[in-house]
Parts: sequence; C-alpha cells; structure tokens
Amino acid sequence: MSTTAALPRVPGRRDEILGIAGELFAERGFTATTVREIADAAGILSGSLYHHFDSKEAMADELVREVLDRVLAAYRRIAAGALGPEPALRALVREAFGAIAADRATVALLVNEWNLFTQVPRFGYLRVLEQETERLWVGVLEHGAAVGVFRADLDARMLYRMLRDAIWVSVRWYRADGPVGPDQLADRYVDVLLTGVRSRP
Amino acid sequence: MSTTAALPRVPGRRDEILGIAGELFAERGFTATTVREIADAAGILSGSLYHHFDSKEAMADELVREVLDRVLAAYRRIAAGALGPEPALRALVREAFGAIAADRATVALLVNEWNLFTQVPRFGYLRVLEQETERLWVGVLEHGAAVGVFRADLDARMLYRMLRDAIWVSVRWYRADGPVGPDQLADRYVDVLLTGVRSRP
DNA sequence: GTCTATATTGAGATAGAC
DNA sequence: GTCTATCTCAATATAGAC
Repeated sequence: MSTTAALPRVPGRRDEILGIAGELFAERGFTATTVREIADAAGILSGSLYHHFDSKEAMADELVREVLDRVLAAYRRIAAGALGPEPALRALVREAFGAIAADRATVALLVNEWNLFTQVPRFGYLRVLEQETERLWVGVLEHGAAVGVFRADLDARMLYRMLRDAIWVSVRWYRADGPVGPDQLADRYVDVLLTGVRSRP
Repeated sequence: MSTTAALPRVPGRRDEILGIAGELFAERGFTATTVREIADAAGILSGSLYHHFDSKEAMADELVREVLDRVLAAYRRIAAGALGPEPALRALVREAFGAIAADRATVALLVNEWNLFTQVPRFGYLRVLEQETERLWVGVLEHGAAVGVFRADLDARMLYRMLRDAIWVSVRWYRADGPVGPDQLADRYVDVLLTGVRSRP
C-alpha cells in the first residue's frame, strides 16, 4: 500500500519540467522560449519533451489553468463569505498578491502574454474566468457602496480594473522574497485605495 | 520654394506603412505579426518593406521611440513647472492617458511587449527612459509630501509604480473614443488616488 | 518604390530505436 | 523516459530587375 500511497506532491519529472518551462516563459517570453531551451534546462533533448506534453502551448496552458483555478476559487469563497466590504476587499487583494508570491513565474507569463493567449482558441477560458472575476470584485465594491462603507459616487467597474491592473502588473517589479511581504504590499495598496494620499488635518 | 516647403506632416508612404504596422503589432502582438501581413495590409509585397525599413524590429523601435520621447518631454515640462503638487500630479496623469488616446496602438505595443523589448539590446533606452520617468514622478510625489499636501507616511516609489501600472495597462481595455475622454479618466484616477474610496461622514 | 525570386535559418513537432 | 534522426514549415531578409 505504500508505493501508490500518494498524490501528496512528489514533484515528479513532469512537474519538474513544467516548472522549468514556466521560469523560462516568464523570463524570456513564451514565443522567444524554444522547446530546445526548455529541454536543455531540463537536461534532456527537445524531442523527449513530447513524451510529457503535447506541445509548447499545452505547457503554458497547464501552468496558467492551475493558478487561475486556484485564485478564482479563493475569490469565490471570499465573495460568498460574510465579511464586511473592507475586509472582503482586503482579502481579495491579499489573495492576488499571494498568487504573485506563490506563482510568480506563471503570473508573469499570464500578464506578459495576455494579448497573445487571448487570441488563441485553446485559451478561450481566460476571458470567461476574467469576466467572473470582474463580477465578483465589482460585487464586493458595489455592496460596500450600497451599505455606505464606500463612496456612492464611484464607478465600481473602473475601480476594479484600475486595481486589478496595478496589482497584476506589479509582478514585473515586485519581489516577494524582499523586505516587503505580499500581505504587506496588499495592505499598502488597499490603504491607498481606501484613504487616498491627500493629507488631512 | 513650395515643393520642399514642408516637414509639416504630410503622411507619406513610409509613415503610412509604419502606422499600419503599429496597428497590427498592437492587435496581434509583435512576434505574431509577420512582415507579410504588414505588407499585405499596405498593399505591397514583403520584400518591398525593406526599401523603407531595415527590419521588423526597426519599425517597432521607431514607433516606440517617437511616442516615449514626446511623453517624457511633457513630463519634464510638468515636473519643472511651478505647479503645486496636486495640479502637477494631475497633469502627469493626464499626459499619460493623453498618450493612450493619441497613440493607442504604440502604447499597447509597448505594454504588451515590454518584457520582450527590454531584452533586446536595441531597446536598451527603454530602461533609461523609465528610470528618468520614475525620478520625475517620485519627485512630484515626494515634494507634495514635503510641503504637506500629500500624506508623509507614503512610499512614493510604490505609489508611482502602482499608478503607472494602472494607467498604462488600461490601454488593454480603455477606448478613448467612447463616452469617457482621456482627461476625464485621468481625473477619475487622480480623484481615487487623492481622496480614496472610503466614504466619510 | 515595388516586384520577382529566393536564400537562409530556426522553429515546433514526429517516428521509432533503445 | 530519453535519444537519434529528421521532417516540415514559416519566418525574416536579400539581390537585382523593372
């Protein structure tokens, strides 16, 4: 019973290769990364990659799907929970920066190749997931306005996109292993968003 | 004297082709756009492009340089001007959204291909321009904090990047020919940044 | 300034042996 | 699971005629 005991994350060759591919995609870009480079980095020949994956595209697909599914599931839990508007917003933002910290390479891949991927039929789910995400976040913002916690005169959709763009693109410069942790950065973003930068007497 | 009278923007074949290339780069991505597609869209054959430009890369280079030079020049004027911190910040943000409105395709190209371009030696100036831009914006924010207009406890560099990312990536969804003009959107972003979204009694 | 024709290269992917 | 060997294709770019 011990040999088949585990799904528990023994990385396995396949996942190892996938991780290597993800790092290269993030660093050099998806198109600019060749299957030969991936194979080299994994210590095998390019043809051998195709024992594990159908195509280069399939590798990126798998990376992106996994991260987005996890993030969206977390968003759903937060939006469905009984948190007040501010704690809910804070939890959403923390979740996003948490993903950047936990899956930096994949998030960078997604941010950098968004325009490319959204044109490939295989990645059609990206638009779908994005729409649900927008609904969830906008829901939290509008509810907050409805109960008087957030200003009533705000465009929730614009606000969501402004925040979303600021958060995700931070993957291009933010290092989670530096002095500022992801929750900390999340709180700073939320703080600015909530109270603004104008000094008050 | 009338034949050589003008630099005044007669488009000319070359600029026309460059504009077509820019639209395709923005829409399909730089790498995914082939010189044949550009040539097709311009109504010529791919080889003929090389009468006007050295390479596909050179086309993108020219597009990006022109826009960034113009934007940075405007930033310099604003930062050097005698505006107060809030009007200066507003002017900077308006300038950025103005560029998105005026040169949507080129800004999209730059945002989408940032990771690619910054790895190509030819585009080394991107990092340089970005650094000066950061200095200018951070200078405005820090001056504002020093004179008590902005909160003193803020991380100006983080704030700049947050705002920069939010502004530029909006090129992926914002349409300047829609109901909200660029100055209007700029003012909304600045409004949120200055006063926050928390409702106050 | 554009076309014809083509050189050249480098990519993703496949088949079958080991 | 990896290697050997190779196919196939599409891309950028060039040379010289018109």
